[in-house]
Amino acid sequence: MPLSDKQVKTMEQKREKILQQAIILFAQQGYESTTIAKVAKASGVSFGSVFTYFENKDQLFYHAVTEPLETKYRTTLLDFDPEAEDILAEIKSMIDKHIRTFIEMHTYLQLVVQVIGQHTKFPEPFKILDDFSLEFILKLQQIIRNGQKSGVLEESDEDLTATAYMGFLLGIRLTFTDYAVSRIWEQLKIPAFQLLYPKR
Amino acid sequence: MPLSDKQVKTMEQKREKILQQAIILFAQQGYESTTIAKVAKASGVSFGSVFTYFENKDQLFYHAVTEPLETKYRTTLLDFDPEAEDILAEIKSMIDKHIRTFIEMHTYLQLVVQVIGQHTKFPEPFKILDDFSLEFILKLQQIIRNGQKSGVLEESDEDLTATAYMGFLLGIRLTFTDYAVSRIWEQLKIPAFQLLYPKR
Amino acid sequence: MPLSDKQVKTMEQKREKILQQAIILFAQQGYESTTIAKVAKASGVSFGSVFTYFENKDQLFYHAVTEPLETKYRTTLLDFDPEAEDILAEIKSMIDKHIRTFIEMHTYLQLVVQVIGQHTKFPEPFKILDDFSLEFILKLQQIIRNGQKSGVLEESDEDLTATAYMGFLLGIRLTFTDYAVSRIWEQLKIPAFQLLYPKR
Amino acid sequence: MPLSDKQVKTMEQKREKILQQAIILFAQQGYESTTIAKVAKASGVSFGSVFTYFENKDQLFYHAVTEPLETKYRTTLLDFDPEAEDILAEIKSMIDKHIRTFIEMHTYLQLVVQVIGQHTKFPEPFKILDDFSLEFILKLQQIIRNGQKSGVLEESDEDLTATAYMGFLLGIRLTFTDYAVSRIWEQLKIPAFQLLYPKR
DNA sequence: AATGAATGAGGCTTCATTCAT
DNA sequence: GATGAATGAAGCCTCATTCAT
Repeated sequence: MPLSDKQVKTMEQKREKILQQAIILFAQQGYESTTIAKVAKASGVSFGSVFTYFENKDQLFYHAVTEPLETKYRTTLLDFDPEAEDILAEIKSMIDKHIRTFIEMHTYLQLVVQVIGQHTKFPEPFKILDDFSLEFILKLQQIIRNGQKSGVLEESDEDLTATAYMGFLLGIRLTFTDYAVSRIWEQLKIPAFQLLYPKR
Repeated sequence: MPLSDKQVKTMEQKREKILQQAIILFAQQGYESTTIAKVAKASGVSFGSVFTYFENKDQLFYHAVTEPLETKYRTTLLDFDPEAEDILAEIKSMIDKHIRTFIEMHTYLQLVVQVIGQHTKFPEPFKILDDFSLEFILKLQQIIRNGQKSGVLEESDEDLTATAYMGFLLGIRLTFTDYAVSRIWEQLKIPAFQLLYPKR
Repeated sequence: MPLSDKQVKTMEQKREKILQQAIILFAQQGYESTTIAKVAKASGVSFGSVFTYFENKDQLFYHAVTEPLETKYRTTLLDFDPEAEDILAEIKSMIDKHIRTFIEMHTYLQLVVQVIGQHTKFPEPFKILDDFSLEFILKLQQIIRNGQKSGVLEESDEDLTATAYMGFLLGIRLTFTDYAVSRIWEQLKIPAFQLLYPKR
Repeated sequence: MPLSDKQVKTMEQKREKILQQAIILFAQQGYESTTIAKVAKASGVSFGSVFTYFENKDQLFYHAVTEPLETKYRTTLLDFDPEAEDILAEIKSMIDKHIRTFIEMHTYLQLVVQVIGQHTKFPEPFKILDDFSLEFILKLQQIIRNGQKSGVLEESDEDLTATAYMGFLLGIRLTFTDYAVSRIWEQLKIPAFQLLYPKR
């Protein structure tokens, strides 16, 4: 007797709730300090139920790191067209989206930074992040190259520039507090654009 | 019976060795995964000796975070003169020093990022870092302002620019691998300079 | 609504399947290492179904230990006639049957040995086994006594001899591997017979 | 500063105490039902101390199975000389020793039987036992062969006879209770001897 | 000061049992 | 009757800290 649709839905919601709380806790308290008991309490499920949805703590962490990227951020961050007609408008729209997204990603980025910083401890999730960053940089290089070709951007080493741009996004989000960033996020577009060497 | 000079020196070296290894381990494996036993083994001292030199694990972490800043990085990072005669040369020299230092700080920065990301878990060391970053930014703002006054830099919000510059330094070091960075660090001066809006 | 014959039969088969797999798992992995989930999987029934047929794990174990004895081995092992006319032929036939049965009982005997060895942990199944062994020994004593009376066996303490014989059957099955035993089981009749002090 | 002799001695005694209690508990309650907490309590040490002396539960079990064999039983059980002058006396003395030892081994044998019965669960300790049993049987074969040569024993397949003899020792100890065995152990020499086909 | 054994609290994980569907 | 999600008790193990030597 298979589970009813209603049951399946409830379970999906439960899994989602657990994952959301796990992301927050892992981000704020780190891998070890986040106990399964805390996750269970925060999600309003019993201790044992966490293991119904995730094989073990390692897997929970893995999904906490990879699922937001796959289901949300990957699409948004790669949502720009290096071949756009109006390349300047595309670049500005891209920057706007990137800044906005990185600001929204705050909690998630703390997770990302842990994985990157201690990548020997977290090889599997690190691989996912590393692969994505490569993909991201490659697409950035394309739009930069096209910006240069069409005379919108000055000449520069596109690899260096793309990496600098990505580093800036990451660094800025780690430097600013939530409060500070909310006041000035609109302005952050300016140095981000500047990093791409806009023609004047 | 007072300790002889030789004894004092040996003890100081022992303490230093423990601290060095603790920094590496805390940076690479995180606070919880770094056990006292691991630190002792890596430093070549006995388990109990760690407690002779550091009250407890918390204190060891605190010193691992604060001492390198106080004894090494603070001086180097603040070693520029906003009132220099040749302000352009001073800025370029500053950037050179900053890039070089941030690259060397790799391991230490992983520690810093942990503290910042999980600052509720580490309030005391966080305060030290936070205070320094404020001081750093304020001094950056001064040199930027003077650069603008003397016509070397274009006009920009100096608070925003200083923070962007610092975020860039941090982000770049988290983005690049050791290998990648060693090949191109010279070039990183270019986008760093660009972030300050140099006049052309 | 009473169950149809077909339904009853299906259920009986299901119960039997569960019990068979439980016997194997309990025998090979022990009581604690045998989980209900493993039994369910091995029997091809759902997890919950195990509890439909057996009240709890304890009961499942109890039935795994007692049912094979009651339904199979008791009859076979006691199937000899101390009052037989040709007592020598009866003894030889008995030994043949015993050896053959003990060899076939391999898996089940591992269960038996667990219960005997840890009888404080398993008092109820132990009682069943203990009662049977008493009954077995008593009947062995009878045939031994009659063998002695009719001059087929030499004089010996029949209690001691019966117990030695039973111990031999058990010990031999624990000592030999399946492979070894299959090659030589025919020969095992010789020392078994010897233990009864045959007249030459 | 190394540990003093006194400390070392205390530690050795502690280890021994833990091992003794572990043997008893493993034998009577089985591997899984024997918890580290029970062992600690029975040995009068703290929970954590068990791990000071044994890496983990598996290792504790391994040593519980192998050490008594190596330090006590191996020597005693192999202490007979197949080349003895008076081979009959040697055989009788051997049987006496074996019966006596197997009776004393009661608790330990329950451990042995667990390992043999569930050898897939305990491959390492099983190997040790298996190797010993091979060695034991080989030496038994020698003395049997010499007994036959010198006309003390009737002809028989020495491999079969040796194995039957060993199986008997094991089985008898599993069949009899402590009480029963204490009353009759002297008599058990008789069927054991009989198993070797003594000449009359 | 140096050493490392002793302690037990706390975390992950397993699993029998319950129960809603 | 059949199914499998939910629950939490219990076990193994780690590790910071203490303390005797």
